[in-house]
Amino acid sequence: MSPTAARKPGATGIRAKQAQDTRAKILKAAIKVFAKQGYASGRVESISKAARSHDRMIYYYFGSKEQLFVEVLETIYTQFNEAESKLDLDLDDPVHGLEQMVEFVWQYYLDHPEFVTLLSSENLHQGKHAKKSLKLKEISGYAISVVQKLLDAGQAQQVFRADVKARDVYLMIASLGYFYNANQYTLGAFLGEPLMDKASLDHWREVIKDTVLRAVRSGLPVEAAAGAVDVPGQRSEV
Amino acid sequence: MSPTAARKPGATGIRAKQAQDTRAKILKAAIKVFAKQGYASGRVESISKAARSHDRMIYYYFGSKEQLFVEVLETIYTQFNEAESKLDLDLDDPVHGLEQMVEFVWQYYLDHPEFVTLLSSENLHQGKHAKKSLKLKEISGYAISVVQKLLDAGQAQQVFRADVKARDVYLMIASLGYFYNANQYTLGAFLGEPLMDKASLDHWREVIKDTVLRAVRSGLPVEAAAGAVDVPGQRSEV
Amino acid sequence: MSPTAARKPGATGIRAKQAQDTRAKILKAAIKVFAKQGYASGRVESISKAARSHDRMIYYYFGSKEQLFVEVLETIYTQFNEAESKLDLDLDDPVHGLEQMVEFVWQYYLDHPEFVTLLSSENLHQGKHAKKSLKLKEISGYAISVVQKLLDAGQAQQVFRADVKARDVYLMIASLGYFYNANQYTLGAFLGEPLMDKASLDHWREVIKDTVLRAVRSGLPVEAAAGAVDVPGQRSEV
Amino acid sequence: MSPTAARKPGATGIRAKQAQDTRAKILKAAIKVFAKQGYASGRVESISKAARSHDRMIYYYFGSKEQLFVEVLETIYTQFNEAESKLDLDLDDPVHGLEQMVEFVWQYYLDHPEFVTLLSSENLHQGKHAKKSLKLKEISGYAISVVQKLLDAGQAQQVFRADVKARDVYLMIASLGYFYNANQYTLGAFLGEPLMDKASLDHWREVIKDTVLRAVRSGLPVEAAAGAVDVPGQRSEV
DNA sequence: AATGAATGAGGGTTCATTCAT
DNA sequence: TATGAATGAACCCTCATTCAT
Repeated sequence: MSPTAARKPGATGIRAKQAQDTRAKILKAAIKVFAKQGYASGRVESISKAARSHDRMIYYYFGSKEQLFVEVLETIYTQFNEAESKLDLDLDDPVHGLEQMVEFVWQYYLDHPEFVTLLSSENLHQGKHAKKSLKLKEISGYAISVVQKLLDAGQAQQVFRADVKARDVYLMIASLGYFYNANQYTLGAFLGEPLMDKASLDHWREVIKDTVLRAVRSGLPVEAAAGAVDVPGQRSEV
Repeated sequence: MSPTAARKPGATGIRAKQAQDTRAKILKAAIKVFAKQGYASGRVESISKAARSHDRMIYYYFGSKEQLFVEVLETIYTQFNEAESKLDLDLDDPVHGLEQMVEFVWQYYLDHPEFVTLLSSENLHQGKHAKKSLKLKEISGYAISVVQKLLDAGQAQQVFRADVKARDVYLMIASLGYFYNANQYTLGAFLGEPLMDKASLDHWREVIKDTVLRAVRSGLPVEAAAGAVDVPGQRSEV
Repeated sequence: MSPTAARKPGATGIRAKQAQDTRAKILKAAIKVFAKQGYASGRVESISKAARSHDRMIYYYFGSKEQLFVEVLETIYTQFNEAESKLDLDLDDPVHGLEQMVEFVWQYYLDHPEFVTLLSSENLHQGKHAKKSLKLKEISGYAISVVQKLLDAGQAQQVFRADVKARDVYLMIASLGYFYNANQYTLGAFLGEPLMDKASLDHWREVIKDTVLRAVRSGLPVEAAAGAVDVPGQRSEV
Repeated sequence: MSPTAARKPGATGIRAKQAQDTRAKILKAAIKVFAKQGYASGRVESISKAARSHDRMIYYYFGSKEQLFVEVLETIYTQFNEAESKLDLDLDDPVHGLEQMVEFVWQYYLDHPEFVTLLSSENLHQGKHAKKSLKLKEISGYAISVVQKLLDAGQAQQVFRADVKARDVYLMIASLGYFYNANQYTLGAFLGEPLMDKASLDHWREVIKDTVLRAVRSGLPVEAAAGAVDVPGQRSEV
């Protein structure tokens, strides 16, 4: 049969196995190429070569460059979600749990730069591919519900504020981590300092943790700043 | 001058005036087109048409699509810097001043979506164009020095922590604002809610302000976090 | 048998029956697709899909797209010949018989637009496929012999001219009917009027009948048909 | 400027002259290639090579293969119309005039086989390109009005029937001539005789003339036409 | 008998860019 | 200063066809 529509190989026989491989290899290569070049500059030929296959097979299995990119997005999102779902956060110690959450997201961005780049590319194109994916719509934000649990636990223990939304906390975590990675090139030039060496990365991770926790913690910071009691002896720094 | 080198028109006569116009029109159109399509997908023809000029003129004035993009980056950065330099922050009331700063950055992103998109595009290409620009390297971060002043003032008044770096505060502000705008498409799909209506925007602006201030303010929350904030090679206090 | 040579299934067993079906379904689908798109634009995939089979089967049974088209031509020609051979023309009344002949051909074109299109397509390719068919060469023009019989009968009755060739009469009938159908699209645009509604079709059928009969009839019938007194001296020509 | 839309070169300077040439050369080559291969099988590369130009220039001047084909159709139709408009028919002798008309059309088909083939190709594609041409819609059938004049003159002289429509007469002439040329390949195989040698062509031209005149003549066409029907190598009787 | 997987040779088209006034 | 014409390298994609069960 000739190829026009995307194809998902059946599940029997040796050939089927090979087909699975080919398809998977192409998808993997596509993630790599699109991550490095973006969608527009990512060449079909680069992908097929990286997959040690042929241009033709991309159309055989995915139908078009666009559809391939859609599947790429679905894949990285699914992988991110799966990684999140495996998180085993410390709900007994919500502060610690939230720190874990921050560290997870931050580390995920570091370990999966393609996740960052692909999302940037997709947003550059106004999300036109994401819109075409039904699967993507189904992938609900598991992460937010996790954050919600942490907040609930923390509020129960009176260590967290009652007036913070899980969505906002999650966005904070994502923003602070994403921006640093996604914009490292212009940022590096702008700041005139390296961003991706270990020390810098560690530092920024701590800043995120600190920032998020301060945003979430209950306590009297605002009042204090507003002219309330500020007992020097109690503070560790200064 | 060789026919491939970029040309900057002289400053005398009517024709020179026309030339200025043409050049400026092309640059303006390029900002628009590159902002919408990204560098790779931004067509030379789209730009020349939007500028009501001809492809040829782009090469006449800018030498190449890449050089044109470099000038685009220089332009938007310069404009941002100029806008920043006009900031008149309330140094007497550092809290208020910092809020002003947050609002300025946030509003700038909103008013200049091309700034956001162009930076994303440039980062997608690993900052290859920015690297070619001497001018861009000269544009030092004025913003950071402004933040530094605010921090100094706040610390003098004991309303701000002593252990925060201006650079970090600036990055926070940028991260929290940039991410929301740059990734609005995938974010909207992921969260399943509108992001760009007035209420949502206002809300997020307040979250940023709150988050930044909590991160900077002196007061109680730090105690709790005391053990946590252990940024390598940075802290000396305690 | 080599895997590239066309296969004609044997005649025993259930599988043979299935094979027959598949082969026939493909052939039928091919007629449809080639008729609509022409040979060049007719896609192998379109055919296999229309036949609810697979590309591969086309090669299994027919060897190549070209061979399939050859069989298509053979089929439609055979069908046309068979239809002709079933004609039971009124030899006692040659005028009526000829009218029947015209009506048959005209109606055949109308009922079998694929016959018209496929011949056009084949001629567009300079008859290259027809040349490859032995069968096609065997299919002699049955039609012409029928026309010959009619002419003989008519000449015996002195209603038909003696100096007309059956071949020419047949070509007339075919020309007048074929052109109208085959070129309906450009003709419709050129004439600026509909061609394929019932009234137009009926009209043209009558024109063909009239034209053919006038071309064939001997002297008197025309006057007779006109019902007028024909006084030689009154006529302007001669 | 980059090419997306079709371009018609300006009219000044030497380059403009060359451009005219290039465009014209491409158009001419396209007529040739499409005539021989049909639209679908006509390769863009074949055309550009035949024109001693480059693929690219086809898109520069015509925008697409389809648009090029549209212009091809417009061109051959316009040329046909111009040729018709130069006809100087003998209105004083309508019989002779009609013979001239027949001969003109017949000869035109013979001299311009591309006219025949291109129309066949276009009809094979259901006139989809013709529909896109505004120009084609304007090209009214000049021919029919000429036939009308002949009929009027003939009717005034009482040599032509009063009940024939110019449109029908024109269609007759076209049908009888077109079919013979357009379907020569399958026809040749079917009839088993050569069609395109001089004798055969002359014969068929006379058949057309005879047929058309008999269809149009009033009164005793057969007797009257007796002298006219002089089909070479065929008649001996009467 | 039937089928999923693989293939390679183009096919039309687009793009940034240079030539020649 | 400005512009129409020309260019060639790719780019995405399609097609008929063969391979290997």
